[in-house]
This record gives sequence, structure tokens and C-alpha cells, in this order.
Amino acid sequence: MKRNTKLPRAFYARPTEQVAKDLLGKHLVHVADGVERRARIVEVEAYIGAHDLASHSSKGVTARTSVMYGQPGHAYVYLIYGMHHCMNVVTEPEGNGAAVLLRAVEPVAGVEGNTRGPGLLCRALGIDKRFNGHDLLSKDFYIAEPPSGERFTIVTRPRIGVAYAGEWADAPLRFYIEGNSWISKK
DNA sequence: TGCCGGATCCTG
DNA sequence: AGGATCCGGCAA
Repeated sequence: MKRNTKLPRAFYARPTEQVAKDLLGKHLVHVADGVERRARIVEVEAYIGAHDLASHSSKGVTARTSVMYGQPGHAYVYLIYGMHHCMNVVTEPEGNGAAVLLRAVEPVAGVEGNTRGPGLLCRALGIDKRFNGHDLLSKDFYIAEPPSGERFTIVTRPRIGVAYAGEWADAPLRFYIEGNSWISKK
């Protein structure tokens, strides 16, 4: 059994809902100044393409969304409300404008502070706009198969904070690990 | 070029 | 419930 295997490009180049669910339980790893910060992904949201009105990519290809429309397996990091960063991983073949938002993680090693929320997890892991467009197949910032995968049940709910998106506001595209204590909200 | 509002979080 | 505090997208 291989341990700590970095997820390959092909993992990301699949339908976004599938990638979102498969990201649960995986390890997000960021190495900075020789220190490894590692956390288990426990809550995500899928933003499935240009037709998804809750997705930034629904604005089309712009300076901001170009990363979402780019190669899968890259990080899309943006600043929200002028003070918090949110991290997504780009999914599907290039050109689809789809991504998965990381909403909550569970500390595994080298991570301190609250990680229950997209802005908080970025702060705890030292992720900011400098990492926008960063390749997640790099050696200091990547997502890996956990050493030992435990079984869990996936809960599906509507996404948080997208009431403006009309029909898409209620789409069941938020996924989290049932019973996990690091989830951002009920 | 100006304005509106946001995939959030904290405090009261 | 309200404020903090940038910046992207769109109207003008």
C-alpha cells in the first residue's frame, strides 16, 4: 500500500461533484520555511461551471476567473470581503470553469487555530493570493491520499452564502463528512 | 471612472 | 444584527 501519494492531474480532470466528494478525507499539505502544515479536508462545495450562477466563472473568462478556466489541479485563491482568502481547486478539462471550494479542514500536523471555514482554513495554513494559479502537483503545496483512509458517510446540502444565485442557490452541492467536529456550519 | 456588493468572520 | 475593508465587474 502506497502512503502519502500526491493526487495526479487525472484526479482533478473529472466531473466536479465527483472530485468534490472524493476530496473529502484527503490531506491538504503546505510546506513553508521547511515546516509542513497538513490538514484533512472535511467539507467542500462544488462550483460546476459557467452555467452555475453561484460560480465566479458564470461571469465568463476574466482576469479573475481565468484560473478557474485553466488547467485542472491548480489552486484558485481569491480575496473575499476585503480580508479573507478562499481556496478552490480547479476541476474538469481546461475551459469548463469549474472548481471545488475548500470550506473546512481538520488539523493533522503543524496546523494551529480555527480551521472551520474557508477563510479560517486559509489563514491557518498560510494560504493567500500569492498561491492563486499555483499548481497543486508542486512539491510544497499539494493534496495527497491519506496514509490510512477511514470509512465515512458523506452528507449533501445546499451551498453556503449563495442566496443571490437564483435557482442555483438551493443546488445540493455542499458535501461534508458526517459527524465530523470540524465542519463550518450545521 | 465610480459604485455596488460579495463562495466571511467577529463582536455586541 | 452590523461592521470591517478590498477589489472585481459592470454601468456610465
